[in-house]
Amino acid sequence: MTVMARPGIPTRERIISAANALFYNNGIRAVSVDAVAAKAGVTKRTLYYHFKSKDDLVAAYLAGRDQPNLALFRKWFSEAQGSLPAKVEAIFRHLARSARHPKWNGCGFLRTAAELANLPGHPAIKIGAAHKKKFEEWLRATFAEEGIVEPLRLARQILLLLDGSFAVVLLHRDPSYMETAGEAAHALIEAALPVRASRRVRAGR
Amino acid sequence: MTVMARPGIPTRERIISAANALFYNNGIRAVSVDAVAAKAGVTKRTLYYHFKSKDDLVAAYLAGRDQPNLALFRKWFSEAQGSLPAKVEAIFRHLARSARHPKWNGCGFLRTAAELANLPGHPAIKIGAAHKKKFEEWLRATFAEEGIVEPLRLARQILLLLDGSFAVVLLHRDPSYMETAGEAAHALIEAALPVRASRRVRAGR
DNA sequence: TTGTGTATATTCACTGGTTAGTATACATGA
DNA sequence: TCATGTATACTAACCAGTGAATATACACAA
Repeated sequence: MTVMARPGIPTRERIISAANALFYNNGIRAVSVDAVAAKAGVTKRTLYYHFKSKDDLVAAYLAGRDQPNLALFRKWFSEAQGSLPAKVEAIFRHLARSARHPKWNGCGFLRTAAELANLPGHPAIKIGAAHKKKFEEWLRATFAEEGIVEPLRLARQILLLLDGSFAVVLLHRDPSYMETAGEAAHALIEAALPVRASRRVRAGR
Repeated sequence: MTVMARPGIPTRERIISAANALFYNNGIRAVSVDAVAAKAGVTKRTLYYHFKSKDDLVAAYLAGRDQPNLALFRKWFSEAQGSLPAKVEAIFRHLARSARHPKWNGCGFLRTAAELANLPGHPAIKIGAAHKKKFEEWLRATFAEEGIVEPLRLARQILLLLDGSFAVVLLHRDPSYMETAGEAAHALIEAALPVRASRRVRAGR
């Protein structure tokens, strides 16, 4: 595709990186195309050569977050010790940790959907929906492998807790809600496991 | 206070009503002060007589949604038949019903928090946080009356499912997620009830 | 009853700044 | 020469907030 791409980092990548920093921190409509171009070190006209509109740029910003985000969840899950409920709960604990970083500002996909709620067909919203569906499907497949009877239903319940914790923590700025969500997820998964084996964590208090 | 207030509906009320319609449908930054004034049938200068800034108007918009919203949740709960889990689940079913109306656009409090996430101290966000805390406290008191051991933790888990369903349904435009969240809430509450009495709904598939 | 002062409420017209997007031209390598 | 990429300079609209004047209703004095 790109015939040229001589200088160190391609212009398009630099623009997306700048868009990511600005849109995630400040929101979509609060950030001008001029600001993104300035941060990327290009003129606005160059930006419009690579992206046909601001909406297009917003979609590219979210598309760039899709795979890294999913990979992080999978990593947190696979590196955790213990039972299936404990491994899912570990995702929530890692999320609480990152939410304590001062630059944390919620879930970019959900915030964009909230800000553009009056434009249901917006390409950025479609990308966000696809992202969440991928996460849901990964959970469902994981649960199905463990012999859980209604894996899709359970996957959706975990997703609801996850996105709920994004929303609540964004509002209250209290990441402990994510740990509470993780405990709820633990309880729901344990109750759905086929054979109630030995380990019984069920974090009380 | 108001010495005058001659004409039918006070100007301030009309402005808040116009702001409610526009901000809820389109978001905060997508709606200009001029648009709110025009919809209210006053000039922008009159609007700025009643509200010192747009931020002030946004706060008033959310403050106007606080009590009606809470009253609706309490009504759905108290009018529902059956056990405690069933009555909470009824809230989620009613929510799914309203989410199927074409004008539904998520939770105004959460959407505002998402859009203004770069301004953590914003008055509108404080009002949203207080609103959610009131709901949480109402749930906690309700659970405490039923003898549930950790009523605050359970209340927060239900709140996480509720706000999660707002976020997920806004993204996917599929209100059935709210019913799934209601089933999860049902399961969590039933598991926390002190004496496992007779009625055992536990909506399986 | 009538006049007048005063706080409340509203309007018109404006400002300074920002915004998404573009017309045009220039550069550079194959 | 020709496609790709970048820059300067511009437009037309929009936006939050304001200055100055005016209208209305009521309290109180004459």
